[in-house]
Amino acid sequence: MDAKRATIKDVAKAAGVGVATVSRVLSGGSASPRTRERVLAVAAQLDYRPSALGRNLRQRRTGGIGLLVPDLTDSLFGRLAEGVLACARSAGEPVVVGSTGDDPEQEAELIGMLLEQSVDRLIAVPSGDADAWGPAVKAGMTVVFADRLPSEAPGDDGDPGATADLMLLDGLAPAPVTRAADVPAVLADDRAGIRTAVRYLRGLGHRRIAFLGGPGHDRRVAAFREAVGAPVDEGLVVFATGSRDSAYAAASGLFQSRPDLTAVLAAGNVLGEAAVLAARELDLRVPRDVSLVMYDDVPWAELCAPPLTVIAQPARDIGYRAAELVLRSGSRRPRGVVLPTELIVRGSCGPRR
Amino acid sequence: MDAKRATIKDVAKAAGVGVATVSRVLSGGSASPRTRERVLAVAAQLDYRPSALGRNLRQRRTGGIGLLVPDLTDSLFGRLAEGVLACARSAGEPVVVGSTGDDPEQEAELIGMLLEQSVDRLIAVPSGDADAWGPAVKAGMTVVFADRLPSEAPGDDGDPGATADLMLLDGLAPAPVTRAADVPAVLADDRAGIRTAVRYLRGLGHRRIAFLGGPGHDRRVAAFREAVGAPVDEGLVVFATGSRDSAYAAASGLFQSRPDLTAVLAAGNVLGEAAVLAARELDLRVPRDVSLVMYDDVPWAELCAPPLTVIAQPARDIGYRAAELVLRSGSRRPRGVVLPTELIVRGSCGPRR
DNA sequence: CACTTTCGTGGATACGTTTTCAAGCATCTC
DNA sequence: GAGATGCTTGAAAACGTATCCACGAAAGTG
Repeated sequence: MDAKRATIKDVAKAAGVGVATVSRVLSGGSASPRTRERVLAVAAQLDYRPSALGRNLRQRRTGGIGLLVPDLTDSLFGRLAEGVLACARSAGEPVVVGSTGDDPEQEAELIGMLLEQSVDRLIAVPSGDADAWGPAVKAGMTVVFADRLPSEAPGDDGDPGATADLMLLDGLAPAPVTRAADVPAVLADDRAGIRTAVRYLRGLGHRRIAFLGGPGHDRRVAAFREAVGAPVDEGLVVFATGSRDSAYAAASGLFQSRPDLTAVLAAGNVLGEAAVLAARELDLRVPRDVSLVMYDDVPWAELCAPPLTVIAQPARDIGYRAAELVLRSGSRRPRGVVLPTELIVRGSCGPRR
Repeated sequence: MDAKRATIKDVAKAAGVGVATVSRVLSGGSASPRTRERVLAVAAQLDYRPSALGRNLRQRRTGGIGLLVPDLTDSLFGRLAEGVLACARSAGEPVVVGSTGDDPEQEAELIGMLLEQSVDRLIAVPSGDADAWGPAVKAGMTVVFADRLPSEAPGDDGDPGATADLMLLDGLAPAPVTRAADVPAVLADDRAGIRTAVRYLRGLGHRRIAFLGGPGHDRRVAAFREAVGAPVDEGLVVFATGSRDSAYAAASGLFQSRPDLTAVLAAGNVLGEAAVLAARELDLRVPRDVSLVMYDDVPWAELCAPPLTVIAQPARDIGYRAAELVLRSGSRRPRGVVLPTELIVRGSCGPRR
């Protein structure tokens, strides 16, 4: 069998031209119509496909783009990844995907792997500190964060509010990106979403609203604190570590330690799922005993009993836009993009009992 | 800034040895303890990372593994992908992921892209014909199918029952894999799962059981036909095309055209979701008016009203095993692996009304 | 001590491509 | 018609690595 593929040399020889000419023809360079036609014909006949290996080595970079998400099992990241893949496919670029498990250590390991592969474009839902991304940006990678920003590095004491703030479009950044704080990001408008949800619950009469968060929900909890106002009841703010078990434990613990709460804002879909499960287990009725708003709309929210009131975020668009940003990074370098959220009222919220 | 990374030459020069020695030390070849130590020290100090580009070009293959799934938004494929990524990460291998959208054309395009990248190991949930995979196996790729087998090619008229049959472990295959029908696969035991579900519904008194399928559910519908016995009511077997809209339309159409059915077997989680939605829209009560079994267990099945009775399949394990197969493909070449399914009885099935 | 074997080592080559460079040739300008 | 200009073209270099091969030294054997 023809075990090995045809190389550019084979094409050149068969067409009676030099390899340079073949390369030019296939890369859209200039060539006389006559030779161009012949080269194209020979290439088609030999079923020649240029090897990405040779090309990448020559231009010292892998064309592809890297994608690091915490967990593909989470519908949010599945949709985000689908958006990235859609954009990358239309550009013909391969995507190398890694799943970090929300573990900074694994994240660092995967960054190293991508570096080794010379992947020079990276879309990441960060888990680790801001300085975990130092190696990546220092190596010249074009990095775009999606859905989250990395938490402030322990030692790094720059503008403390910078990463918590919403980022706004602005066309021109003066210096090349060298610090993690400078990398562009595509985010949902968490602050507006959370504020809307809190106001909605307030309007229903709720005063003791709990926040159920997970890893990477820093901006959301900050928005929550801002929305509820100055004296935040810290017992109503709990965090899980990312696994479904941990989410369930956190939700269950919250309901048991604070039977006085009347509403819960779950900061992600697995937390919302856990909250429903825990409430059911403790014989709390939704929405009679406790109201529930979930951040992130998922298909099953409508199937749930009762249907869940949610803050929808355009997860797929986030991925798509991030991919666009990372691909057309040559021209301008926008600081970031913020996509709108939407409160979808279903049946999981009621007036304070 | 140090824009470019250190190469093997830099290490060799700094350590006062030849590049061959550095390569050997880092690849685990033989070297004197003295030089080994020095090379290692210098490499660490220079933060040297061997470039996958150079290595891959030299040995004419990309280390990584390719993964082709229809849709990462579908929880099943998200879990499968997570399994693949887990196994690949432990082996230090990058994974290039593509989403085919269940479209043979896009699938072929993505196969071409992987070929161009010289990815020589591929895990695929196939959408297209068996002969769509000819180019891949002919190019020497190690291919493993997961969750499904490709449908029989129109022209290819080999043993017709071969792909529909369950595949059994067998240690040694005589010839190298050259035909798509010969590539190993990791599957759930669809036949047993479907049979169990049908028997369960039969035991509840149901006689008119409908099958709601989607793309790639050939083996499941075959198992369904086998389980219900000879005279299959074809009006009770409907197919959707993969999108959520199409699934909903199929489910709704089924309920409306055949009000006499008493039970539905949905062949995938998005079909199950659509069935619940359509039933609710038509004021059919589950399980009073219609019983429902869904193939594939998902976290929200428990949250649904009523909780869904499902056939669970180990999606994550399927991915993990497939990755194992594709990585340790050097030694034996098993024809395939079949993983068990489990009927989980919740609340969506009742006696025939 | 002469010989063979083993081991550690470094130079050179090849992998497939893109890109630079200079040369060849035809056309245009004065 | 001589020089300048433009276009097309192929040889060669480079990218970073793994591996073949030869060479020298050390160790083992008679």
